[in-house]
Order: sequence, then C-alpha cells, then structure tokens
Amino acid sequence: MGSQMITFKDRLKAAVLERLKPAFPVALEDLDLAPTPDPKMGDLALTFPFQLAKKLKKAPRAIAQEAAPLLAGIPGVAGTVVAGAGFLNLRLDRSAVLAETLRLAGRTDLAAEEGKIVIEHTNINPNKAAHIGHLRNACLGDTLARCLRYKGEPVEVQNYIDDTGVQVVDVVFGFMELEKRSLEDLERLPGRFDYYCWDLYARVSAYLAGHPEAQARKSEITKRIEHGQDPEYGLSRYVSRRIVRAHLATMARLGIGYDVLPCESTILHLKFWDRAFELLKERRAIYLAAEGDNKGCWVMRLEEDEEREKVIVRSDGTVTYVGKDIAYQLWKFGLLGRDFFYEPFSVENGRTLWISTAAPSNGGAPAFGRATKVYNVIDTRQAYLQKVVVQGLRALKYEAQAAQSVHFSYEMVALSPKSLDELGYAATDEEKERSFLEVSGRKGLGVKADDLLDRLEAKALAEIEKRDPDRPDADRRRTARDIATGALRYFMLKYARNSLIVFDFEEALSFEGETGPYLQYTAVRLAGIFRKLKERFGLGEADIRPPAGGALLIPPGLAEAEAADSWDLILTAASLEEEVLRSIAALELSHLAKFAFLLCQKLNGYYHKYPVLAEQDAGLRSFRLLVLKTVKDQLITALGLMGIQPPERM
RNA sequence: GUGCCUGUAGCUCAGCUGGAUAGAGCGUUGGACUCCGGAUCCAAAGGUCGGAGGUUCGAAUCCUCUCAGGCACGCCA
Repeated sequence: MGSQMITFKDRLKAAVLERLKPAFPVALEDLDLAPTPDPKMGDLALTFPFQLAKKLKKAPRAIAQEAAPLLAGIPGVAGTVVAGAGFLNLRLDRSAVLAETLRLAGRTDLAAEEGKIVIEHTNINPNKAAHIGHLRNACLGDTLARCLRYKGEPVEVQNYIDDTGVQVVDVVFGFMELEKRSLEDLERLPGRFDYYCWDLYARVSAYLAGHPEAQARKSEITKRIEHGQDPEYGLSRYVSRRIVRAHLATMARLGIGYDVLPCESTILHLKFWDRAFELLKERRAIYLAAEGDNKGCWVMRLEEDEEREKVIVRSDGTVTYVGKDIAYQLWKFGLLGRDFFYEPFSVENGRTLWISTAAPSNGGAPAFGRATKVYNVIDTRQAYLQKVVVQGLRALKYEAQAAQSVHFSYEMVALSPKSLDELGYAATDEEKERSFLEVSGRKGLGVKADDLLDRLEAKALAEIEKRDPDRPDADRRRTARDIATGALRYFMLKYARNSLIVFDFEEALSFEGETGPYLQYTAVRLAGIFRKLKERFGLGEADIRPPAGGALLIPPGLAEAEAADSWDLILTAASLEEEVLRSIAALELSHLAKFAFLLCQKLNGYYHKYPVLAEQDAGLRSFRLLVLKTVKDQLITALGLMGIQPPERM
C-alpha cells in the first residue's frame, strides 16, 4: 500500500463538513482528525464540540451527542463514539478502508511543489579527516535529499569545497615549513592522507599559537595560493583534492553522494564576488562607511538592529566570508548572471559527480544551480551569518528567493568526558569541569568518522561470527558494513535537530533497543518469512494480494484482539507519507526515524503473537501475510529514506 | 550586555499546528512459545514536565516573569 491516508482523511473531512454544516457553524479548519489515545475509543477524533461550546452556549458533550447521528452513513465510517468531555470519535469501517487503501497500492499522495531544490551539505574543510560532527551534517542533508526526492521534487545536492581557505593554508604551511616536504614527497606519502593531515593541522595550530612571527609566512602562502603561484598553489591543490577524495570515500561508506562540488577557488577565479559586489552597490544594499570603527569598509545594515552593521568588504578591499556566501547564494538561485564550468570528478554507481572549474572543459554537465528553493545544512552556530546572507538577498530586492532560502540548522555533536578518556585526550583542569567538550580540529580533538565506522563494523562482524560462524567471509563483511551504516545513520537521525548530541561510544555502538540494527533486524525477519513462504508454499511476494473483486479482507470470526492489532499495525504503516511530509515541513527528520522505530516495535509485537507460516487456517494465513507484506513495503521505503539498507541475513 | 536554543523517569531522549491516563530506549528486577531468527517479546518499579503567575473547556506544549545550562554576536572562515 502506498499510503493514501492523506487523501482518505481529506475526503473524510470534507464529508464530515458537509453533514455538519447545516446544523453547526463549523469550518474545514476546525476539523482535525487526530488519533485517539486508545483504539477502543474509536480511530479518529474530532474536537470541534469544544470549539463550539462557547459560541453555542452548550456543553461540548451535548454538542457531540447532537452531531453524532449526522455522521451516520459516511463511506468508510462504521460508527461514532462520544467520549470524554466532548470528543466525537469516528470508528472506521476497517474492511472498507483496508480494501480501498490496498486497491490504491502503489499510488501516492505526494507531489512536487518546487521547480528545483538545491541542498548544500557536508562542506568539510579539505584539510583533515571528517569527524562525527560532519557525519551528523551529511546524514541530515542526505536524508533530507532522499525525502524530498521521494516526495517527487527535483533535488540537486551540492557539497561546497573551501579549497583556498585558511585551514588548507595551515596544512600547506605545515608541509612546507614544519616538514620541508615537496609536492613529490606528498605524492609518495602512503596511507590515510586525511589522518596524516589531521595530526599535522593540530601541530600547525599549536606552532602558530607559539610563534606569532610565522604569521608573515602564512600570509605569503595565502597570497601565492590566490595568485596561482607554485609551489604553494600546487600543494594547496594537491592537499585539497586528495582530502576531498578521502571525504567522498568516507561518505560513500554511508551511501551518501553528491551531484556537484562547487569550489571556492573557482568562485575566486571567475570573479563571482566582483559581480555580486556590483549588484550590491547598484541596489544600495551596502554602503561605504565614512566613519567609526568600520571606516573604509563596505558594510550592510542589520535589520534587527539598526545600530549595527556587518562588514562585507574590508578596508583593504578583500571580501569577507559573508560576502562570498552572498555571491554563492545568488548563484544557487541563478541570480548572479555568471556560471561555473565543470568537469567530471568521479563516477559512483553510474552517477557522475562534477566539480567546478574556472576554464571551459569538455562540457556535458547538467545545468547546476537555478534553484527555486535552497536548503543550507549548517550547524546552529552559524545562524547569525545565515541570517545576514538571507538579508543580503532581501536587500537586493530578491524577496521571493530570500523567503525560499532555508537554513537547516542543527546542534553540534560534542564529546562526553568519558569519550575523552577513550580518545586518550589529556584534558586541562578547566576542560575536566565541563559536562561536554566541543570537537576541535585545531586541538586535534574529535572522533574521526572512519574510526567510528571501523569500530562499528568490527563489532558487527563479531556479532555475526557469534551467531553464524559458517557464513562466507565476503558475505559477513558486507553485512557488517550494512549494520555499521544502519547503526550510525539511525544514531544521527534519532535526535531532534536542536538536541545537542554528547557523543558516547557505548551509546553509538549499541545494536539493541532504539537503534538502526533493531530496525534492520525487523526487516530481516520479515524477509525471512517471505523467503520461507517461497520455500514451503511456492508463493512469491507478488502473490500476496488482496482478494479480487473487493471481497471481504478481514476473515470472518477473526478474534477481536487480533483484528485490533492488525488494524493498528496497518494504520501505522499507512501513515508513512504523512510522516515524511511532516518531517520535511518541520525539518525534523527524527520524526521519520521515530516512525520507523514505532512501526518496528508494533511489528515485532505482532510477529510474536501471531504465527503466519505455521497457521493452519488458510484464510487467516493469507490475511496475516497481507498485513506483513503491507508493513514490509512501508518499512523498506522508510529505511531507504534514511539510507539504511537491510541485509539479507544478520 | 543583546539575540537564539535547551531544561520531561536513575541515564539518554520522544511528545505532531494545545486535546483524553505524559511515552520510548538504556539501566534495574522478574518472566517468555520443541517458535516464521532471543540483535526479539512480555511485565514490574521509576515523573512536583526547572520554578512562579497567566490565557483556555483543556497547557509539557501558548504568554509574562524567574532560575540554571549551552551557543552566537570579528575588517576569522
């Protein structure tokens, strides 16, 4: 069953309104169909009697009682229940609703609303290995992309590469000044290059803090990189490209991919900023400060605080981060009047990943950018800057695009004191006082993404070997990888985005309870039933269909307890599309995660109570199979949206 | 100082645009079918929803105040 619950509810609402209208002053928006706390009280609750009580000067319960008979005979409604202080609950006609939803199986209530959506996520500085904070960003961004695509939206995923930023400069400084290495040395450097740079970057940060005189050399490196002068330029390019490949490999382990990599170096070469600067000046979005602290700078007034201004161009003529970001945001909407060139960077599963270039190349790249809506997945600490960027659009009179610029903000991942010990980090006394510690690339403090994935895989492998020692090696490893991915992706999605995750190894490495592997295990058991169905009865999943001709679905004489359990399970499964829409609307992907978990909990309970293959009554057996098939399809879809792959066995 | 976020069971967190008896996982205690996989299921114990006012038929949810914690506010990115 696709979930036509949305259409069903809308139709139901309209029918209810039609019946009530002659007798009560109700509008469509007064009619919300909420779930009841207990199926015994009916399936869907109406609360309008409470709203009308004052207007009609009547008790809500009396209104509900008066209204109840009016709803008799609505298609799909089997009866009404007046409950509590004035709830009017609808009891649905289970067979009819089941038949209808199954009849429409495969159809969807979802429809695209945007011309094109650009999602920017991951955006890791290409100077060190990815860590758990980056994983949260990428998991959120990728899941959002999957949800929007499922809804039918055209989605383009961009991963911005800041390949000329200070962080890359620091690592180039380290290679040149601290290690005296040439480009050829780097090319021969074996092993995990991103890990090597992780340590080097921390060393450079410490060195620069202790050697202020080294700043001059650092500035020189920055300038030479900007002007394309070797060896600095070549080194920066080598470092950033090799590390981007490492990041892509890390994300590929999680099934996360991208469409295009816009690079800051290209933005500089193609003078995106110059064009944005012209626009900002033309439309008087910024002005040259004549006095005060910002004298000589081009600044923008802040909307919420007239007194304050944000520097966009420094007094030395260089542009700030926010300025560059405004140019990039304009480009995403196709408003800049300039464009990148592209060349293929890699091919993964037949999907080409493009990278921006300053010079025309072979072509063949799709038309990137030109979005009607943009999501920037960036942690909450950048909320202020994101606001300034949007304000920049508004100042340019791009009101519509400003309104369609969404900052998908989320809290950071921090480290628990316990995890600090495990990392062997020597915390200062001040740091020990804190309940958590921020991940810090400068200090070299953090849990590397690949290390975490390695540990998850090792643990999963150990579990598999314990349970099923005879499996072929390749099979075991593939399964361990799926489990590791499932565990990590669910972990990153289960928390609300405003919730600070204080990372703890024990929690992250758990495979029991509310975890990815629990969901995968549920799916695997379901698959097991259908595998055995084939073996024992010769029936494939495609053979599990509702009886033809709208015949009665629910076997006569089905025990009330089982009828209620089946109904509850089906109704839950059918709400997938609603949950996806709700997740997108609230930018709260934990809704989707919790939904999948709830569905699994209900399914596991059902699984325990009602045998399927062992059931002797053929009618009952096929009814249960139909229930399980329905749930299985929805569950697989939900897992897919979270990037979680259920293994064949586990 | 200003702005944003958070405070719910021993711990980690849910709680949809205010709706009925505040839920889950972990942990603790006690259980489970010669069963379709025990990475599962069932049960018990565990809560002044930080505090005080207010709005409402109804508040964990909205408003005000207050306490506690976090983050942001740069001619860094």
